[in-house]
Amino acid sequence: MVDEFNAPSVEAKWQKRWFDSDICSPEPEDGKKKFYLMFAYPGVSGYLHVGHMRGYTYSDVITRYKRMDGYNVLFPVGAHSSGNIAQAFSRKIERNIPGHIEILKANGCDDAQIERLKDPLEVVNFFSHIYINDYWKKFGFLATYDCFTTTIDPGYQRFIEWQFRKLDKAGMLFQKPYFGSACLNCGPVAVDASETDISQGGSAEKQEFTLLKFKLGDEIAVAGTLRPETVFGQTNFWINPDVEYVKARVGDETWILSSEAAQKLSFQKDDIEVTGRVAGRDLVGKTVIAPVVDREIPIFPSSFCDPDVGTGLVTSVPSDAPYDWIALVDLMNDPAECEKYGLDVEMVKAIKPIPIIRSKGYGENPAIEIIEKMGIQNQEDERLEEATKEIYKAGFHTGVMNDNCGEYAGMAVTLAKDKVKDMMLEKGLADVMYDLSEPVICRCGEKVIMKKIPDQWFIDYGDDNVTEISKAFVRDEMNILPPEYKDSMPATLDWFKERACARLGNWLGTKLPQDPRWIIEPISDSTLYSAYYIISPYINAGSIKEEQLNDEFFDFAFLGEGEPDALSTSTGIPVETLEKVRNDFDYWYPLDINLGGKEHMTVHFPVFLMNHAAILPENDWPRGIIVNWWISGKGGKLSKSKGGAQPIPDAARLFTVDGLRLYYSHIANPFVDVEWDEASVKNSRQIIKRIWNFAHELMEVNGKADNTLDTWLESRMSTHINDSRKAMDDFELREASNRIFFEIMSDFRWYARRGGANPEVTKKGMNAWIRMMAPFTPHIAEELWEKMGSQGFVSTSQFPEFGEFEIDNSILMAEDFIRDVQADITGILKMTGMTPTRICLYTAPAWKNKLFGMGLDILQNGRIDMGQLMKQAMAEPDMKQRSKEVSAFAGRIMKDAGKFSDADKDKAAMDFDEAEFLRSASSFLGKEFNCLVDVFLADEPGVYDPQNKRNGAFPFKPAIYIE
RNA sequence: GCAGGGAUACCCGAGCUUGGUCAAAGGGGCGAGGCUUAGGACCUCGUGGUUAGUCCUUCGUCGGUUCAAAUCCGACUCCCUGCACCA
Repeated sequence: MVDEFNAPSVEAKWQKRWFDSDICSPEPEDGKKKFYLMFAYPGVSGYLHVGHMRGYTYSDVITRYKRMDGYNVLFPVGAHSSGNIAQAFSRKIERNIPGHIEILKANGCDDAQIERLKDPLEVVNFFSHIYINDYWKKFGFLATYDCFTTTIDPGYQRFIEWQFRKLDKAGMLFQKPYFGSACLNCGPVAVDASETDISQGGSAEKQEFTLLKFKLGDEIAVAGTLRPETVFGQTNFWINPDVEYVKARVGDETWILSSEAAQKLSFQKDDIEVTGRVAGRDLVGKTVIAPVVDREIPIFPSSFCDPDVGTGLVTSVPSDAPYDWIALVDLMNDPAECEKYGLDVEMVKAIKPIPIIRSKGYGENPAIEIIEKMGIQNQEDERLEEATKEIYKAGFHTGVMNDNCGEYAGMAVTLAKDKVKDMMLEKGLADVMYDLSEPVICRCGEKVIMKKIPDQWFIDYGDDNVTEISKAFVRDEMNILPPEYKDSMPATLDWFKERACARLGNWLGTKLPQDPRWIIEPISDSTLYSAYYIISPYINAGSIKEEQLNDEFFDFAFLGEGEPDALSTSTGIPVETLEKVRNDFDYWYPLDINLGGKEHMTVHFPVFLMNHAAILPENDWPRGIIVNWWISGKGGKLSKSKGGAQPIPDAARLFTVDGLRLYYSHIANPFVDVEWDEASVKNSRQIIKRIWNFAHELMEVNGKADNTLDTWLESRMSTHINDSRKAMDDFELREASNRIFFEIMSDFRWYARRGGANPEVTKKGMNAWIRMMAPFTPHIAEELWEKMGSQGFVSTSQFPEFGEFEIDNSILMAEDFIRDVQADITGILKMTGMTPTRICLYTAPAWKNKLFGMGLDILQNGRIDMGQLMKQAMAEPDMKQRSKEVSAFAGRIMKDAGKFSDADKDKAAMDFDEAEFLRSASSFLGKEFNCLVDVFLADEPGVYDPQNKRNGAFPFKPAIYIE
C-alpha cells in the first residue's frame, strides 16, 4: 500500500525549494521570449477569503504554463493601500465594531497585534505580509516577490507624482466645481453599499432637485422637483401647514423653503443666509405664480410635504404625481380641513389635472390610473412611493410630451427633462440642489450631506484623442477575455468622461503634485503600476533610493528620454543601473495580461488602458486583459454556516492547496460566478489523492510491450498534449484541466483494462502527464516527478510537445470501434436482461464495405452527395444486382461516413480490417462479458447465424447475435 | 439610470462564434454490480421513454429561416451582474 499523500509536508517541502531557488526572480535574457502578467492587486482590506484566490490562482497557473512553454516570466504582486480602507479598518477596531475583532481573532490575530492595527500604516504592513506569506506563497505562486510594492511606498508616490505631471502635460488634468458627499467632521466620504466610510445609508443615491421659483409677492417660494419637465401640468402648490419654513436671502432674492433645505443649500451655495421664519399655515390659501406656465395657482395644505425632502415645498402636478393627486382628493373630501384654512371646497374641486405626457401603458393621467389600480386611499399610504417610482419610470423611458408643452411638444421625456431644466436655469426661473435619496450617517455619527467643492480636480478621460486611440487599440491589438467584454469595451471607453481624481480628506495616498492639499484617490493612483513593478525591485533592494526618483529618471526608465550619463550625474544613480533599468523595461514591457475581477470592468480596466495610451508609446500599451468572475456563497456572501468563510490557510490545510487550485481551475469557466460548494471542493481534494494512488500503481506496472495498445496510449497522449496546449494558449484552464485530470487518467485506465502493461510506455506517458499537471497542481507534480527519478523541478521543465509521442490514427479509430462494439453489446444485454454464454459478431459483407469506400471517396472531395454515390454504385455489376439493397443502404452510409470526414480518419477507415481487429480483441471482449466471443464475416457461406442477424451488419457496426 | 450576461436533462455545469457526427461532454448525487469486509476508499455499468443495439419526445415560452436548430433570426417571460469618487 502506498503512503498516503501528505499534502502539508509536500507543500512545505516544494515551496521551500522553489523560494530558495531563483525561479521567482527572472532576469531579462536576450533572445528569450517573455511573458508579463499581473493581477489587479487587492486593496488592503483585512483578511481575504477563499473566493479571492480564484483569480490569483488563474494567474499562477497561466504563468506556470508559460514558463514551461519556454517563456521568461514576470509575475509581480503588490497591494493597494491608498484610500480609506486601511483607515476604516483601524477605526473599526477603535470603535469596537461588532464582528470585526472576532474575524481578526478567528484568523489568529492576537490582542497585541489587534492593538497595533489601530494604526492604518500597520494595517497595510501587517496584511501585506499576510497576503504574501499566508496566501500567495502558501498557494505555491511562483510570483516575482522582489517586485512587491504597496501604493503608499515612498518610491511609488514619486512615481505617481511623475504620472500626474505627465497627465497634466497631456492636458488631461483640470478643475471645476463638483457636488460630492461629505461629512462635516471627516470631509468627503464614499456612499456605497460596502459602507466603508458610513454607518448607514449605503444604498442612498445622489439626487438632483430642480428648484422651481414661485413668485409670492416680493418673495420666492422654492419647490424642489425631480421632474422639471412636468412644470406644464402645474395646478396648485403644496405646503405643510405644520412646518415652520425659513426665509433666506440668496443673492438678491428672498427664498422660502424648509430650514433643512436651507441648511443643505448652505453647503452648496456661497451666498445663502437665513433671515426669518414663516409658518406653513400662514401661507395656505395664498397664491403663487408658477414658473414657465406663468399661471397663478393656489397654495393648499398637505401632510406629505417632508421638510427634509427637497425644499419641503412641492408644486402639484396631479396628472403625473400620485402624491399630488391623492392629496387633492383628500382635500376635496375634507371640507372641514378646507374650512380650517379658509379655503373654498368648490375651488379645490374645480382643480382638474392637466395631461402633459403620454406614456406607454397609460392614458392621459397616469397618476390617477395607478392610484385607482393600486387602490390607494389617502396620502398616508406607504405604497405611494412605489406608485411614484412606477410612474416616473414609465414616463422617463416611454413618455412623450403633449401638445400643450410649448416647444417641447412631441419630444421624448428623456430629452425634454434636461432641456426644460436648462431653459429654466438660463431664464433664472430655477436653481439646482443636490441631496441623498435617504439619510446617510458617517462612521463618526455625523450626518452626511452633499457639498459643493468649487475646485475639484478631474482627469479628463473624455479626451477625444485618447479615447479614440484606446478604442482602436482594443479592437485591433488586444486580447481580451471574455469576448463579450472586448466587444463592449469601446462603448465603455466612450462612456468614460471626466473622473474626480483627488480629494481633500485625510486619506492615505500620494499628494497631488499640482496642489498638495489634495490626495490622489485610489483608482487614479493604480492605472500604470505595471510599469512601476519593473523598477520596484531596485528600490526594494536599495540600489536606487527614493530621493533619486525624479521626473528625469522616470522619463528615462519608461520613455527612454534623456541620456544615462547626464541622468547619473543629476540623480547619483550609477550609469550601469540606469541602463539596466531601461533594459528591463524594454524587455518586459508591454504587459501581456492584466487579470482582475469583474468589478474592474467599468472603471479600472478602461482607465488602466487610457493612462497607458496617454503616457506611453503605443508599443508599450497592454496586450491583454482577462476578467474573472467571483466565488460567492449560496445566495450571497460566503458565510460560516454555508462554508467558505474559513481563513485561507485553514482552507488550504483542509482541502489541500493542489485540491483548491484544481477546484478553481476546473469548477467553471472564469466568466461565471461560482457558488462555493464544499462537496465540490472535497471532490477536487479526492482527485489529488486518487491521482497519487493511481500514479503509484502505474509506477509498479511491469508487463510486456503490446504494439497496438502502446501506440494507442501514445496516440492518446499526443491528442491530449495538442489539445491541452491549445486550450492553455487560449487561457481555457477549465478545458485543459478537464483533459489532464480526467481524460488522461481514464485513458491510462483503459490501457490497463485492455491489458496494456508496458513499463516504458507507461513511464513515458506519466512523465508527460506529470508535466501537464504541474501548472495546476504543482506540489503533487513535483513530488511525483521526484519519485519517478526525474531531475530538477518539473516546474521548470518543458511542457510536453506534440511530437513527443507517436500518433497512429488507425489505432485510435480501432479503439473507438471496439468501445462502440462493447457499448452495443452492453446495450443489448441491458435490454434483454440476458447473461451471455456466447457472443457472435458479423462484419459487413464486401459490397457494403465497397459502397462505404465510395462514400468516403465522395466525402473527401466535398459534401455528401447521394446522387453521385448511386450513380457510381450502379456502374458496378455486383451492385446493380442488388440495387434495392444498395439504395436502402446508401442513405445510412453517407450519414455514417460523416464521422470520418476528418482527412486522417477516412484514410485509416478505408484500410481498416474489421474482422481481423475484432478477432484480436475477442479475448478482451470475452473477458469483459465473461463468455465466448466469435467473429464471422457476414458474406462467409454457411456461417453460424440462427437468428439471421448478419444482414444488419454495417461497416464499423458489426451485427451481433447473443446466446 | 448606464452597461452587460444568462435560462440545457435530479443538481452543478459544457456545447452555442464556424447549423448536421447531440439524447446532448465532464463532475456531483442516486441506483446496480464488483472489490474489499479497515475510515462513507477504489473500479465497472446505469441514470428521458421505449425496442435486441431501434425509434420517439427533449435543451425558458411562442413564432420564423433551413433538407436539417440546443446551435441562426424575431417577439415574450423570468433570473443575474458590474458601475455611479468602493477598490
